[in-house]
Amino acid sequence: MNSQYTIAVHCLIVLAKTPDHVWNSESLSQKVHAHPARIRKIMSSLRKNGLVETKEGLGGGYRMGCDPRACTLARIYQSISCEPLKLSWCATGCAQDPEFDRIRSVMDFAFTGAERGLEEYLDHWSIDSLIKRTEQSVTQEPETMAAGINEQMNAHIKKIGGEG
Amino acid sequence: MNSQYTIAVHCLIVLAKTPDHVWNSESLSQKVHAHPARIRKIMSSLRKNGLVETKEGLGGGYRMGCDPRACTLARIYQSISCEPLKLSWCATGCAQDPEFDRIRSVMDFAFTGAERGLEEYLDHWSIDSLIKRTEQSVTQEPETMAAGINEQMNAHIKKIGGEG
DNA sequence: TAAACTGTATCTATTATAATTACACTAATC
DNA sequence: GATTAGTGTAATTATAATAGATACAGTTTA
Repeated sequence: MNSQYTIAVHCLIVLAKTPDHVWNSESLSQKVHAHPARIRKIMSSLRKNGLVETKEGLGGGYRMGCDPRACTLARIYQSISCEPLKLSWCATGCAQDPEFDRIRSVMDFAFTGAERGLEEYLDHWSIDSLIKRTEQSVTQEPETMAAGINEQMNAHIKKIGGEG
Repeated sequence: MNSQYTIAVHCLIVLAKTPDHVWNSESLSQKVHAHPARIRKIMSSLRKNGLVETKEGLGGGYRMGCDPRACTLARIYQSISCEPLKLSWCATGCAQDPEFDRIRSVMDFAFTGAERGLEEYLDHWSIDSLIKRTEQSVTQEPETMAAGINEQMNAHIKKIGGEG
């Protein structure tokens, strides 16, 4: 998962924690340890998906654009469109290989399902739940959530017909 | 997902389809469209996890090392250790920022769960099930395509007045 | 002993990523 | 309306990750 994503989540946590404050890219960049222009670019993506509000001009900057409980990691994922599970096919000049294409399409199918499952998982985390967890700052057992996820995955596999 | 992974899966499909044949890195590289040295490196990882058998020396090469039904995408994933969901934290010099570290550890926690879910999902796919699926698409697609071509041909024959 | 392999390290080329710079545009304030 | 402080975005440069290429030691067969 690329750093755009972690930067986006980090910024949203900062914004959600200070609902009344407007942050500019300079101050956010110091919080998040990234370049202001990069912050602006990432925030721009989030704005297009309604996750943050931006204001140009003097005194402008960024503010939370939605309820932190509704701001799920899935929505952020979709805003950034990082596609970590997209398969890489570096092969050059395989246009004349139908067998290659067939394998490729079947694998792409399998990993489309994987990505869908990932998004369902990420839908269970929100900026709000992340903040609450940082405040607890105690590592709990991930088993309950993991178990729920596995059930989802299984349902998903049935749905798309994996190894059916 | 990096191309090491797709190359590994592709090679395993080739090996599983020809259980009695020993492939060397040169012949595999032509099938898979990658450099022989790269094939050897990837196969070496798979060997360490028991997915392929390798034999050095004259007449040596690679052969399937396990039942294709037991060769799941999860095992291949673990062999390659590509870690597509590993969070990237490009921030430099954040050693003195405890708040940053807390956010980081909570997010790492969330994505550890995501990766576990992914592996559970991939455990439902095997080299065997992938091969079966490619064979399905073989028997399906050519029929529909042939039908389409025949229609085109017939239309074309009418147009030029063949068989008149 | 020679030939045909794997295993692995190293170097180079290419690509992806991140930082930097620059500037047009916007909005508030004097 | 001029100035100031901000976003939006493109272009350029620097750096890191990835893939290809080469080389050679070690292994097995004949």
